[in-house]
Amino acid sequence: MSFPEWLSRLNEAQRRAVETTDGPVLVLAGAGTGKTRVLTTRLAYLLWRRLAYPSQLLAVTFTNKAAREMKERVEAMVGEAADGIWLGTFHSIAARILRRHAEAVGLRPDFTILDADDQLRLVKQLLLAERLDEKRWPARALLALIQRWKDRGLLPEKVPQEEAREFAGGRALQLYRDYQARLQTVNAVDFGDLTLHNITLFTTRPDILAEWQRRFRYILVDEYQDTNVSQYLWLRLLAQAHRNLCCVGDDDQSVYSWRGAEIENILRFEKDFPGAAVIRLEENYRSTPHILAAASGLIAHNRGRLGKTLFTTGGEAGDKVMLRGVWDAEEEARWVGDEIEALQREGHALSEIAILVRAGFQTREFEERFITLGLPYRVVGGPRFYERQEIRDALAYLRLVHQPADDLAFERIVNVPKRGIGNATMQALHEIGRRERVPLTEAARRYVEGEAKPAVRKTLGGFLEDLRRWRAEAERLSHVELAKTILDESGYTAMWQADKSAEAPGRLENLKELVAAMGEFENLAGFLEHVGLVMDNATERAGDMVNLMTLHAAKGLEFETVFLPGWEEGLFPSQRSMDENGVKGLEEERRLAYVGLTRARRRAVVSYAANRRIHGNWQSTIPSRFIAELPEAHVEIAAEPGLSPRAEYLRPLHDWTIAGAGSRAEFGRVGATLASRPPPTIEGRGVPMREAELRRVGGFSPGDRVFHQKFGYGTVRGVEDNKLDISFDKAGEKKVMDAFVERAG
DNA sequence: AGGACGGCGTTTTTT
DNA sequence: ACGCCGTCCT
Repeated sequence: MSFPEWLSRLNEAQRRAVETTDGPVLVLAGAGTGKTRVLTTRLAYLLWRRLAYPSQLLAVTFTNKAAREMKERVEAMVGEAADGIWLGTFHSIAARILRRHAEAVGLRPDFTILDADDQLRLVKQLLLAERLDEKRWPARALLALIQRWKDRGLLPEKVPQEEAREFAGGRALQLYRDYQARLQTVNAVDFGDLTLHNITLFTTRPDILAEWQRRFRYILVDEYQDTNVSQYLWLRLLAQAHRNLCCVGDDDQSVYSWRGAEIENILRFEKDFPGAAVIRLEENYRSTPHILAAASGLIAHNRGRLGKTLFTTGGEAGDKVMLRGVWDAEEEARWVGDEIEALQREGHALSEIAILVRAGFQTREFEERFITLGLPYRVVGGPRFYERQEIRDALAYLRLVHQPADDLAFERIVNVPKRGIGNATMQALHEIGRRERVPLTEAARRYVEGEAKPAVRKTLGGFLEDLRRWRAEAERLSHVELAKTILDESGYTAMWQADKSAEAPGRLENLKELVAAMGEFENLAGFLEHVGLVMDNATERAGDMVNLMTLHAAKGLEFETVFLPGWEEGLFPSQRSMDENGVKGLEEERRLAYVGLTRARRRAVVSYAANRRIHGNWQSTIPSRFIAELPEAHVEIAAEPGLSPRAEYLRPLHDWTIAGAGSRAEFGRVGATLASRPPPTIEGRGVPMREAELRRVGGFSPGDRVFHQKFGYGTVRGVEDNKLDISFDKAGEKKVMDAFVERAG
């Protein structure tokens, strides 16, 4: 094959990252420097140079989305060869390996992968069995503890003494043991187990380890800064023999420590893998110089970085980072909404605009405002498909048919729809199950044939008979047909059909979608593996809409314009993060701010409110220290057209800029609690809906003269339901809800 | 088996 | 302030 054109598209550093094939390589890829291009080109290059067969390449990512994107891009370069590459998430690759050697760690190959919900229910059962007070010792806390141990690669026997005594008067470790034992009996693993069992497998069976080490000649890792200790150990085992490990990441974008990510992994890389080549990707292709400089200036306040100097050769400097102080969250949303409408009028696509918030609750204010304005928006990272009740129920049916020992699935649906199986019956089943060491399905069979009362005997017996029949039918029906049969014969579909609530039709739709999705898989086992690991937000609704999401959800994305609201001490940086993790917490918050700024291609707008309601109380707030840390030369304060600057908002910022320099290390709580009522309004605001509604007499029609508290007098141009197009005398064209205007004299 | 009431927590979230 | 979850009562 001749010299491929995809190689010539790389800059010098990228090319080194691709061509340094042998030995450990750390690619420090700053934001927007072409990280994915390097990863995918490197895979293509290894194949082109015939250094490995596709099946000898392992490429791991963190999310399914990243894996999918990488696959597509490699395919574009090398075609079908991409199919043979072991490319997937840590979890899916680990699951794939584990299924081949399940027996070696005491599992059967058809083990179930539990999701968060199942895990929690399992832990609750343990606590119940131990008669521990759920209030004092919340299941969530124990589960978090266990997960953190697993993140660190710690099996029960490796848990340090002092930590073993943490929970419920020193029973943490025993509960962890119980939890693992319980998983074993139901032939299930949780997400953490996937890597952990792999590690056990590799360390107890050198022959198996050697086999996999031989197979994977080259290993590539994406987002290395997000790996946990367990994943690090797993990689190290696999890479030990040939040491062809290439990790790509950015220590400045490590924002997941709270779920076990270990920034030390990337900081320590050169020590872990002596002789490693470290290649820095520093040319940024995304943002304008001002945005880049502002972000770089901010992140420079962090200690313990590997250090990169991002630069861009792009032409014009572009706009400075815009900074805006407002009175409260409502005004913030109103102002952002106006700015977006202005951009829209200039012809900018809404889908190129994002609002990135620190915490999910902050989206509410924006949503309300956008609804009022009739501005289309989407909230990215809402509830996921698989998390829906009806989907989880349907899956539980399928799981139980596939795997009779799946007690968690049994419990979930034995009484859905209602079969008169209450607490008493379940306790009896658990009792039998424990005593005779059999799964609940089998316990139920014995119960029905023994002591069960006639009513339960009938319904529970009927359910068992159904299960038996479905298992038999699984042999001859396709898995899609089987699913239809089960949903139908179990009465599950009928249950939702009979439900007259507003959500019921949507749930039935989702069930249909689930059955349709199954068609893309070869068999039931394949499908269940998919839902166990790849259950992501598949349906990203298309359309020109403003994007609303958390900073975490925005990692890896980019937009022309990015709004960053809520830059206030306590909210961002988050007080909790600082309280719990001190300087480390603050630095992670700062990285989050860095991630936020670097999402923007052309425009970044930071805003902060002088007052915010926190847990129901109004607090006066101080602008985020991150604002003071933005280099002045690259920031400009936004003025509101037609209104005088508001000194009262700017003063706190000014004070902070002066006073803040010397007091950065202070993490004290800020903001005095005011009386619990809204702060006084600075100017007219929308009349609360209920009042306005009371005063309303009939609808409006085009030509009507109206008055709006904020926009003043105007004329109705168009009417659409309760939304009015109004041409305001001073404020121009706006879409507003009729409840916010009144008839003018 | 379902509704009312009280108490607690309230950052980020993938697999 | 509010919502969710768990318990208790009917």
